[in-house]
Amino acid sequence: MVDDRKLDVLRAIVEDYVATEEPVGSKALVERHGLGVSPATVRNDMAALEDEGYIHQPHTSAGRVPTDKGYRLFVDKLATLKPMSAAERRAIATLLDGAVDLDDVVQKSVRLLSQLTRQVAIVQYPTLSRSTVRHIELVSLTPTRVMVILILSTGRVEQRLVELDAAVVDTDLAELRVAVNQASAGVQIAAAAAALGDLPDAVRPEQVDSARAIVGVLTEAMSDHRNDERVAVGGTANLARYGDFDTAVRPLLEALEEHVVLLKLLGESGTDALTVRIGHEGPYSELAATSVVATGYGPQEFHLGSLGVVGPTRMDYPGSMAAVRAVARYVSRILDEGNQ
Amino acid sequence: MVDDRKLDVLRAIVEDYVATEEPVGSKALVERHGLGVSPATVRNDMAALEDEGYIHQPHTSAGRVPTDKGYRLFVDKLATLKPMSAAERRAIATLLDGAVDLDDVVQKSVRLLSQLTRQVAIVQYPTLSRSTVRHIELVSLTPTRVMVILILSTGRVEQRLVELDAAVVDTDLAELRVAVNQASAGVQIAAAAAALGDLPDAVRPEQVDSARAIVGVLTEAMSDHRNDERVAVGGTANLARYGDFDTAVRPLLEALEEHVVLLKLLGESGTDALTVRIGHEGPYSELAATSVVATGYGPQEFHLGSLGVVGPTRMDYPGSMAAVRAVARYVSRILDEGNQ
DNA sequence: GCTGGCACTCGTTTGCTCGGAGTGCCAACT
DNA sequence: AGTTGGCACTCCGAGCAAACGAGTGCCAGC
Repeated sequence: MVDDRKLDVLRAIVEDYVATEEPVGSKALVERHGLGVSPATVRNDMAALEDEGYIHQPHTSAGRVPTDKGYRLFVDKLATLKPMSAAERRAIATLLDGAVDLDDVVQKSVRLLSQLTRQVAIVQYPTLSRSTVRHIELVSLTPTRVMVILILSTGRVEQRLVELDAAVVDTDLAELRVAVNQASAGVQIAAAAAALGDLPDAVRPEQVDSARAIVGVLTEAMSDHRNDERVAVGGTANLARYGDFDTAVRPLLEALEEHVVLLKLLGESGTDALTVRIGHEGPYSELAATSVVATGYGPQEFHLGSLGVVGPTRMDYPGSMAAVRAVARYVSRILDEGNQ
Repeated sequence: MVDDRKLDVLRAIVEDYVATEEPVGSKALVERHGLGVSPATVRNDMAALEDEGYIHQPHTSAGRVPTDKGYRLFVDKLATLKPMSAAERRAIATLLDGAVDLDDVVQKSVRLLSQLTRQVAIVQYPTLSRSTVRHIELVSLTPTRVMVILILSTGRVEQRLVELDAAVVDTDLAELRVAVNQASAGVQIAAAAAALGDLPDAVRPEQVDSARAIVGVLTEAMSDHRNDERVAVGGTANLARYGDFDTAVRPLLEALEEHVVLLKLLGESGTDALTVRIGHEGPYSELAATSVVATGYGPQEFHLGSLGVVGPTRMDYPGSMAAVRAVARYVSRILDEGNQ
């Protein structure tokens, strides 16, 4: 039985608790929000809410605190995304429009997100695996040394140095350049790696060795998932505002060091929807006191990576959700533009 | 008047305090270190050390704690660098030898340094300004779109996209490629930027416009000191072991967000010497409770950047100094190798 | 079904005592 | 002159009890 007023009470409890960080009692609730009923009535509702597991009493004579289940209901049913102010929108737009390359976009997004939400922000670098090859460049540094440069559609550039057993002349290198580009330009990276694998069989005999070496590092670079695991973190200083150090801050600090953990937190689910994971719902029991608000980004439903914020379960969900969504949209747009 | 035994006492106080985090009294001192004198004698020495400002008493009936001045004396006169264990040396060597590119070297160094010292580690990316141009590549993506790739001696790769007003044919682009490389390959970046500036005057008239555009982004990329300000930070979780949150952890967390501050902490002095900055000696009064152990790195006295660790003034100086120096040496070696 | 009243609970704050670690000083010893 | 044992003194912090008060649950009345 969850009638409207009880939902109002729950919303009020969440909002007050988020604001004050202290268990909220019936009297304060009625005063701060114009509930139009007496404290006693609210107390009855609170007792019911507690029975149903939405709120919890730290000890007998204390106010109530939302449970994870309570936050969940709040997020699902009660929260309306706080619209970004015009100033905030402008800040996002001007900052991100000024980014010069991929690294810059990621760095600026992290900074932005942490400042908007006053929380720890996490931005995953666009995954290699979903992007396409834009261009491959072969640069001969010395006769036996070739620098291989792989330019991807997301703007990511990978370079590798290859030592060849025999010298290769520039015209041969030019031929190879054309060949590798024909095989892979515009193709998704996994397919490109496969196509390149067959390439050494198709070139002139005297080029086979160098082709093999070059294709080797290329496919290696393409299947190198190191970048899939790269994330940028920012706003750690916001942890300082957390109340409880040992249960909240320390485990989170440790998690932030482990990028694999962070990726799991962001949820590589591949979906672009805005997701909220509250406390124990997450995969790590040490992080039972923290929530994650995350979403995927990428042009038009094309998932390139995820970004989000991590904070205490007691956090401003509407604000965080709005900020995460807004930043994700801008990042998607920017990446799309650079890609035309 | 600083005789030998008083120095011994100071050393013992520093070592004990670093180990226990608690003010150390005369009795415990005599017991733990074989000083060969009675507590009363030590007390006299301690009184003298306190008069001279090397140690300090939190309150009348407490033990002594080293002052910044005391740590300074300890570092200058009393500390001998803890030699790295064979296992540690091996760990450094194998980890860094496995690095595939510049980013990787920096990331791994940070991780290494923070693990070795159990402290917050900071590694500055090699500055652009001191490096030389290894190669410039021009890739035509569409007839009016050229990707400019700048490869530096440190392994750093910068890319920029240029929109041209008029289409440029591949042969012209090849000519330009040769021209820009002739002007700048092997040249220090500042000089290269200057040399490139004169280039548009020297090309064929129909190329002037595209040359100007390309040279424009190149010089911009070369004089872009954004990378001079890039630093990697790791081991933040080690902050969790700090005692006092508000005076020690919070300001440091805030400082870690501000890369400019970090660079100042590392000290861009340009010297490659191992420097230790203790508490108030640093430029920020908020960081009076933290010390910095840093050094420059780069092949043979050629300063490319700095790296170091930040921790509480009460830290293991000998260990940190040894680790910082060892990592700096390895990083220098790696960068030198990649440069041949 | 809402409300005011009331007894009750229990964590927090405050004030207090008391033990002990550590000191400074002094007189005696080497 | 430097070192030592002895001793009175200081003061922090642990431990405990009492007072406080915010908040509750329940009940009778509207």
